[in-house]
Amino acid sequence: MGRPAVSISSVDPVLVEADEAVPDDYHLQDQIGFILRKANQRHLAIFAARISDLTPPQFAALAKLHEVGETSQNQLGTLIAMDAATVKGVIDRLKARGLVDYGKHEADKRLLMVKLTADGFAMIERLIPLAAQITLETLAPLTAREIGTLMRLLGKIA
Amino acid sequence: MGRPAVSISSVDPVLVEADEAVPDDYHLQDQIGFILRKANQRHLAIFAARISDLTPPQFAALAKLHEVGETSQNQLGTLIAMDAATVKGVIDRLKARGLVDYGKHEADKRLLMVKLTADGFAMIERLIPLAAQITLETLAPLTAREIGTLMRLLGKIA
DNA sequence: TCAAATTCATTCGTATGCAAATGATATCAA
DNA sequence: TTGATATCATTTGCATACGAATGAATTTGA
Repeated sequence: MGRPAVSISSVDPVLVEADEAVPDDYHLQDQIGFILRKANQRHLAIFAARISDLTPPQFAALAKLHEVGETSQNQLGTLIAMDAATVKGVIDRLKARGLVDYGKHEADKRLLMVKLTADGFAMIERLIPLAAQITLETLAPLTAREIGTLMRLLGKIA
Repeated sequence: MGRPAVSISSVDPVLVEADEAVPDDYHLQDQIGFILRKANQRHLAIFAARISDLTPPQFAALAKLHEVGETSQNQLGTLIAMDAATVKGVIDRLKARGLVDYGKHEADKRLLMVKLTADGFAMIERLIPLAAQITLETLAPLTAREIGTLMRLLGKIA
């Protein structure tokens, strides 16, 4: 809609100049934000197909607790890039399912210390191999060399 | 937690072997899903800093309507990679703000045809240059060559 | 032609995701 | 020591996201 589909060469250069505020070359499909969102969507679909037990954020929380042991809810949020309000919801749902447990820190009563339960530990140990497969499947369209490149470049803008 | 932080060389090889179900080398930070999520987070933060008027999904809807003109709500969802339930919410909020308008298709009464209002048209024409800047800022850590590579590889897994 | 299958939109329920405000606790600094 | 500042967790409000179920309208195929 924005404008008729004409080639630059067929248009008066002065008019092209005057219209530059809305470039012809802005297409949603070519924007990094849109492509990131689509790549993420595909990854989430692969995740859901292989792990129906947990959502990706829930998996991330359990995996990180498995990695670092008991931590404060806030610190956990920092480690998995989740803000305080979001991590609270995730942890509460995991607690409701008996996968994590938490309690106040004795010395610093501001801290809510979170840890895996035995069930949570068993669950994450079972799921980590599946998660590794999810990573592989997500990257399956790429060669080993391309995977390295993509991870390196994505890391730069993350 | 999962296991003590010891170097492989200090561990009985047989024990290492027996423990392979939960590889030492699974780290959330290195998974494509986690990196994609973080890259997306950074992009969204840049977007919010430059465009406070609209959310990214709202912008996407207006930008696509600007590109293709009047379309059905469902078709719009396909074009911007949004499912029917989600796009409905986005369009309803845009309609409430007078940026889009919609009505039943005369021939095919299943279709809800959506289009920009004059206000919506003016708004998106004003914002598209800002969106182009957002794209640039998101990609600022990369060279021109790296940008091309990243877009190509991301496109493969999107 | 007409019953079955499809398509489109809507609604419901659940789960992020984040800004902003609030209260409790801890730390810092004069 | 104590008032200002900072940190942590919680709550609220709004906006995606998406699976699943539902109803209306259209298309298809025997």
